[in-house]
Amino acid sequence: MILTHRSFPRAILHVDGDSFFASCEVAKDPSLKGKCVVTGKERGIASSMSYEAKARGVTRAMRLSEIKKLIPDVIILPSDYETYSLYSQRMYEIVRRYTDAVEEYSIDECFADLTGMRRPNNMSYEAMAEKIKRELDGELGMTFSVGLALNKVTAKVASKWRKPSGLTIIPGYHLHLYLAKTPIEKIWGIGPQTSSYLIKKGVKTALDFAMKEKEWVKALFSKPFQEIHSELNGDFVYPLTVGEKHDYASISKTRTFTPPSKDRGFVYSQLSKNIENACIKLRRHNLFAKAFAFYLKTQDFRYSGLDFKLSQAVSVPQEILKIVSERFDDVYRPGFEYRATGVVLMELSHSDARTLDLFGRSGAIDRIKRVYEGVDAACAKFGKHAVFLGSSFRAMNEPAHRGDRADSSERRKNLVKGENERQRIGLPFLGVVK
DNA sequence: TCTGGGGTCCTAGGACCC
DNA sequence: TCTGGGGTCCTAGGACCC
Repeated sequence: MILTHRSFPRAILHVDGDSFFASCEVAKDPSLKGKCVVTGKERGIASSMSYEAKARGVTRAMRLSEIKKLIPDVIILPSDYETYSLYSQRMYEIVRRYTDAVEEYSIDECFADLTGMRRPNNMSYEAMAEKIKRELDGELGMTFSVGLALNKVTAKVASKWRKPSGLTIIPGYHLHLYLAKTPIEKIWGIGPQTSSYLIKKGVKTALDFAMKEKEWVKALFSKPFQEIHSELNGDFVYPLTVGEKHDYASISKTRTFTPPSKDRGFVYSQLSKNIENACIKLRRHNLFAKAFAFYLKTQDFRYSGLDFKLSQAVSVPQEILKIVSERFDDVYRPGFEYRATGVVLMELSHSDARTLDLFGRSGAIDRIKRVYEGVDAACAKFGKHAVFLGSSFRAMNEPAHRGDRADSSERRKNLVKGENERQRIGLPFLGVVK
């Protein structure tokens, strides 16, 4: 049943940057305005594209080689997360002028709870939404799509309603009109599995779903879908996660290599590199992992892997690599073609607290930790991965995965610099390539 | 959807305990 | 050794998101 009472018992705003990465590139370099801009050069596939590029048929994850055929004068840029993240911060700040209750949902999206802010801001919810959009567009030099509705799920419906640069306000008494025109698979949280099941049950639009009785939903679906059902009926179910970006529950690194490989040594070094990279990220966030999993992905997209608990929380790869080296062959099958490896670090904590054991191992761990402070400093200076483990050598030296020549030669230069730095800080066990 | 990378949350079912 | 009932914790895997 659709509620049709007061228009905004709760006023939830959703802000979505249009083609965010590509738009940041254009904002950074206005000469790109009006051109076909695509980001994702380092991955070989499109991660974001300007509306001009979209109009000419570029879609997400499309191969760059294909895009070049389609649009010879396309501008392809590597992702620059530092810049995107600065724009992202500015987006949050602008929204925060109107309320402290801002959820930094992702790099290009946020939610804000405007409820109760009409008096302090001396304007209606509609006026706030308009003003926020105007300030975002004007101050950041790109467009945003903004939605205002009763809760997160319907605010998402609103911001998606018109893109790019839309501003859509859905008061409670009009909600059913919007839901009637929204296919069920477009609803946030309803993925391909659930939507095809729903369609089989005769539920084609968001309104069809909203109109179903609670009991019907409860009998057929798990909690998340019952919650979506409530939100589509106008209830406020999903609270905003306000403030500090939540800590990670896990950190993972995976890399696909083309062509796939049967070479044990190569596959192992790919995994080693992923483990190193995951640990770099771990340290960047001052985190420690107490468990991890590693896996290999075969050419036919099957996964096999193992997971482990560590006796101590770690932030450096040694302990993990020791276990992986001992157990790698329990997973690796000779003759199989592998296309990717991956690692997931779990049970993360900030606590550096470690129990000193009786065998003085903590001393060794502290030494490794100090060495890595030097490694991280060197990498900050000379570029990511300037210094890396010997076991990752082949992954660094045989970049079988996509990546153009310029990147590799740049990396080589860094390696030489890294070598000098290594000698200066005296790293005992790291393999560094010249 | 001919498949890149990084995340989160939920559930069912087994293990184990009283 | 069997039966019954109930609770908790953990894990694997599914589904979804950007």
